[in-house]
Amino acid sequence: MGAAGTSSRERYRAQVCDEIKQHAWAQIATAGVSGLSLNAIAKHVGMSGPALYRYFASRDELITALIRDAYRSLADALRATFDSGADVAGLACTVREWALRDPQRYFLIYGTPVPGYHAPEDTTEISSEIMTVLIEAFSALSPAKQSTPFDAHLENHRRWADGHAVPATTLHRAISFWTRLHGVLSLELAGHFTGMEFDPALLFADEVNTLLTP
Amino acid sequence: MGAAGTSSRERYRAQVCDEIKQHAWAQIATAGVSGLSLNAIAKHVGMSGPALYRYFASRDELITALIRDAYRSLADALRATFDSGADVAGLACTVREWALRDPQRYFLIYGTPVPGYHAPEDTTEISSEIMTVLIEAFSALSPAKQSTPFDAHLENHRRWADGHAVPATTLHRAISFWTRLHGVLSLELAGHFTGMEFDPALLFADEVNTLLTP
DNA sequence: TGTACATCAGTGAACGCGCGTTCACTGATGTAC
DNA sequence: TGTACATCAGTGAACGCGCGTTCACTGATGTAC
Repeated sequence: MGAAGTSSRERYRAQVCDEIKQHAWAQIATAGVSGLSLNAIAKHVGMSGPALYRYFASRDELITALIRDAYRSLADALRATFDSGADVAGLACTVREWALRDPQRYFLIYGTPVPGYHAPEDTTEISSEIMTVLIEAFSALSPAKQSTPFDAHLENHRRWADGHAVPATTLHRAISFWTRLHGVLSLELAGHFTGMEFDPALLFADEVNTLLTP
Repeated sequence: MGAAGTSSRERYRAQVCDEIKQHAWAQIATAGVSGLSLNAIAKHVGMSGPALYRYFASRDELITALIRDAYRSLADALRATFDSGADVAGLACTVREWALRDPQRYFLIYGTPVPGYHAPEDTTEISSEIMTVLIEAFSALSPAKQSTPFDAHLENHRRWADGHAVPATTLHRAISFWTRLHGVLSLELAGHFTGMEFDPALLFADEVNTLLTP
């Protein structure tokens, strides 16, 4: 069989791998990360528990793969939205839709950190990909009128954004974009607005607007 | 012994109860909620596993008590700060210090929700106590200059704030105060700013400032 | 003050459970000549 | 095309573990007369 390219064994392997992940997500959506059980997944996939070890060396490695996939998914969604000509508001919309589609996936990345667990390096790389899209989107806007103390501070601590030839105020807006959207989304998804009968989507939209015209 | 007032048995009971909770918090700080084990706590407290059932009917009831205590602690801290004459910025400072003192306690309340678990009613009451302090603090400020679409929407959906004779813009600011602080704090505590070398405290302060002079 | 009784904190053994993971093994699929 | 061998997916039994929770019981503490 063809030495170069994907052999049928490789294709099969990738397919089963995906199937495992898919059921893992379903389980996370039902019971959270702590309720994720390899044996239970195996049963749903239709094979015995130990068989999973052909695909993931351990439970932790499965979770790591899920985290990586989640980051990848969000980064790709944002990049695609931006490349199709959307502005900052469009990106915000994408983030919101992505989060609402699968809240537990959102929380797996941005929710409570598991003490002791450290994400692998490549996830921080994907994370900075996300930041890059935001910075590019904000650099298309007219620059902020006035500077804040944090802008001044950021001017001296922007090595992490060396690749971006933008003013500190732009970095600031990208960061605030991120923290504010996260603030509304995570409280909404966690149900902290229940009892207040306003529409979280409108609050979200309003937060985005304040970032567009500061 | 004195029929009215706390008997020595009651005092002892309350003391052991506190000791259990204290070790529970230590365990949560180390391994998160999912790592909380009744047997392990019992061992640390110095008694056998089943003895805990004299104090908490189940693991879930222990966690519920911890959640309630956490809410209570934050609400009391905010109330005390406000009553001692502090303004909105002072309240923000209190929130930040409270969160940094024990990140896992913060996340127990505002972090990833456990699917299926529903907090008891009294925690939502305490939650609205917190909201009340924020609304009172913002009502002391000069009213916002311009109104947003969300303000208009809030005007028609403010039954939850019926007890407060304040304009919708004030409610809006209290809500935004909450979501923005949470956005910065939770991302900071979860370590999502590692790699960017800026000081999260300054970003936090800046977010607070934008709320004071909109 | 002393005795009889009720209350209740804590123990130790035991329950069933599901977990992650290992191991030796079977059987099918692909590879090399 | 056919045969011999290597690769690898998946099985079933077994491991030790710690979990939450129950139960019958002991012994100390408080209460009532």
